Amino acid sequence: MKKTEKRPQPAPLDIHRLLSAHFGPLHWWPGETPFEVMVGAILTQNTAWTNVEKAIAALKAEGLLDPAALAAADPDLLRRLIRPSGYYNQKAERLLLFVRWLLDKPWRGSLDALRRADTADLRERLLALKGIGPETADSILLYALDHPVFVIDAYTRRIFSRLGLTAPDATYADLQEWFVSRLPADRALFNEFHAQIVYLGKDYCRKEPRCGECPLSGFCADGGRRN
DNA sequence: GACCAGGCACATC
DNA sequence: GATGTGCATGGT
Repeated sequence: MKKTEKRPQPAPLDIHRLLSAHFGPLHWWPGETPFEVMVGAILTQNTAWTNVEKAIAALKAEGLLDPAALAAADPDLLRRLIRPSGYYNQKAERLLLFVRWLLDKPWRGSLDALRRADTADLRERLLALKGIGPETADSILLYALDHPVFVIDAYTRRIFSRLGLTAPDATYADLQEWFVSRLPADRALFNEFHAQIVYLGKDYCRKEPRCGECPLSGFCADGGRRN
């Protein structure tokens, strides 16, 4: 398609509404407890969720989906249990560092304290942990602790870049600012919108996309060209 | 067998 | 600040 040709430029909120109509309520993230969500956020780094599920199930079977139990776990056992999620040496270390931080001052494992904490301050503290980058920190903040942050991931980058709305090489902070400045600061909206982006990414907008059935194909620079 | 998947840390320029 | 590389499994 030629660059001079005009295409509708939807606002993020329009896209969110369109995806709401397409997917209905999603009730994300897949995890039974906030702690399971946090563990999943670390294990899913650059890894297919199906592999993470195997690791989570193994941890659950050993009774390790609990902060104190995980902190006390034998690192070798931990590495074995999370092996299916890949990068298991790194991720075992990251989980242990994270859970020690969780149990240490000032939270002492209290989810209430973490929920009440100042969002920006808590985010900084998470980012200071080895193995917790911006996406993992924001996923924990939003999906485990109900803080109003907008999560950016590979799907977000790919989808909005293909739509022609953001630059393919935009930084995490650039993309987050792009969304936050165009949306009301609503925790439930951020939660649902990111969930929709992941569903859209999984169903239609992988590296080899299936644009034909994508609900956004009408807006997309790549729309209808691939199947 | 190659490519891909809901990152991150670290080295180097 | 940008760019390149290692980390590892399981599905397609």
